[in-house]
Amino acid sequence: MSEERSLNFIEEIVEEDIAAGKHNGRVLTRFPPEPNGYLHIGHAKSICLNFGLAQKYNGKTNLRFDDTNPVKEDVEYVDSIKEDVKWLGFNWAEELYASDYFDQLYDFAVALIKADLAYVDDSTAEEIAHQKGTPTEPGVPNQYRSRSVEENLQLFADMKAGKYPDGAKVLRAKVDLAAPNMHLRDPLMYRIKHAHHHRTGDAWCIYPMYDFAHGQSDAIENITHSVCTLEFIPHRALYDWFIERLSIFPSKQYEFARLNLNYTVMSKRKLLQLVVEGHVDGWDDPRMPTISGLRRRGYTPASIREFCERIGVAKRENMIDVGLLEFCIREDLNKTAWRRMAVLDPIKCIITNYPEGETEIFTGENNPEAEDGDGSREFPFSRELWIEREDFMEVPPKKFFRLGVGLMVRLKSAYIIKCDSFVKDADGNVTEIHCTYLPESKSGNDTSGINVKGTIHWVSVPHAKTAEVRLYDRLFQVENPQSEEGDFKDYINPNSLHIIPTAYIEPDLANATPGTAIQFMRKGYFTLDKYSTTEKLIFNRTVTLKDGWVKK
RNA sequence: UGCCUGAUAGUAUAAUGGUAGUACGACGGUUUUUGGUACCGUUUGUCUAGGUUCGAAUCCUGGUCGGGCAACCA
Repeated sequence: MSEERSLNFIEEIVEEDIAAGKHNGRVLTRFPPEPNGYLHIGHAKSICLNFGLAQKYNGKTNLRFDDTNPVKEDVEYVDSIKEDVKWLGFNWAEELYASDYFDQLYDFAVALIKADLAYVDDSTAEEIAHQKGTPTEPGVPNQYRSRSVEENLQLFADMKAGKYPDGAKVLRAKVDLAAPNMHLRDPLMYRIKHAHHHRTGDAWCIYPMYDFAHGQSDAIENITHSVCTLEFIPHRALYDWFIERLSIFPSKQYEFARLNLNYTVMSKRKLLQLVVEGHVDGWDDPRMPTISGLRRRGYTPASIREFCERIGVAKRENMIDVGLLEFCIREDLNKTAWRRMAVLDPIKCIITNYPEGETEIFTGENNPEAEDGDGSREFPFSRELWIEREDFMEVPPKKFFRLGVGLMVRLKSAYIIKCDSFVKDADGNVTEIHCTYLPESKSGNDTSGINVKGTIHWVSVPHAKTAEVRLYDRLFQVENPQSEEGDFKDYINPNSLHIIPTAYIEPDLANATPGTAIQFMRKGYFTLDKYSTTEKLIFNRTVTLKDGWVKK
């Protein structure tokens, strides 16, 4: 293997650290989601990066829930996150929670108070915001900033003891109210929230802020490389400040650009809105960019990992074309998915010279990409067939390699047929196509000497089974919904879901199993939906096949 | 009018002072019982103005443009 993929900038940092003997070459990363929503493809990028780094450098990765804000978090989310990370194919070294460290974090805060580096502030949120100044004007200290250590110690203990209502007081770090970096203007460390926490219950009524929990959690776990997204760059100075003042393990933070995918939204807040307001079926709606949505849509873990590998890791803002994701799933499924025939928009095709009541059994390989075809299955042929409506044209254009009066095509794995005529109803819709078949053109021992350009799929009318088929399209009509005028929901694609109540499928498809990808020949890759039953089969279209045929 | 960031084909991503390359896309071709796949080919790029240097995408200076920062969110 001459795999000479160049390193991304974080891998370079890690290699430099290892070469320099930092942490004795030990690499420990972490994936730190807040359990306030479902994971999406953007998280997949972070997961692949963090776990990938550890795998590559013989390290480990912790799964740590950043659960410091009880009012937004829930075990439902914890469970889904664990499921999604596992499904993607990664194993964490330890399952940890920021809430595991509440006692220690409290002690850290007390230590800072004793060092006169933190104080209790009675101001309201508005007052504090005002006193922080603006990016161009420095902040100003208030009377609480000069409270004595003893008073702060007592007040903080009282906060913890529940003596004050929500919002009455906060604990702030005494950093620099004039710092150009707004995050250093005496940031909040603790706030009072008399709220039930999904893990610690009612043990606490004060909760640490992100800035006083994340870096400390990293340090407690001895994380060597704390990788996060660009918007945390301004927090890094604070991250280092706390670690230095506390003299704890010197974890280092590195930032990369988050993934942006076009024609969708990626913020948990917006995704939550889509779910709550019923624009989609739930977090796992196949149109959602969530891991669970992609899974239900038919995406494989390998395809998502490959996608994350291909998009790369850098610091510049990016907007990835969803076409790349589609390429990755097609590439994966092409090698593995079994081929079957299904007619989604049926029109009846009658083989007028084929005996009525007769049936022949034909065989088709499961996958032409596999050496031995990956085995085969049988399907019946008869006088009346369902074919795709779009495979016939009353007035075919020049290079239309399908049916039209006088044109010939091969029926996949069966005979060559020639179109002789068609029938229309009163409204002018074509209802039937009449063809004749060439008996000597039988698939496998064709002696007709005729070569046809087109091959179409078909299903025998009397033998066909039925299924509901759900065709999905992009959820939004514009590339970047959140950058458009007005509400992002104004740009939802009204045709993102097209349901075909009754599609005709070849008999073998009744044996399809959940979680298995199938290629409906010439139509795309499909998978059984989670609500599919043996009585009512439901197929989701994962992705179409690439279509090289453009009309005109 | 502050601070922090970033800028390479349409989209991403390499080149770490020495031939601007790769992938996806697009376009064209060969093969094909999927207008799929596979294979081959073509196309398009260093934000800008200076400077340093034998040599600059890379280093320096100024400008332009994008993103972030003033939540008791993470």
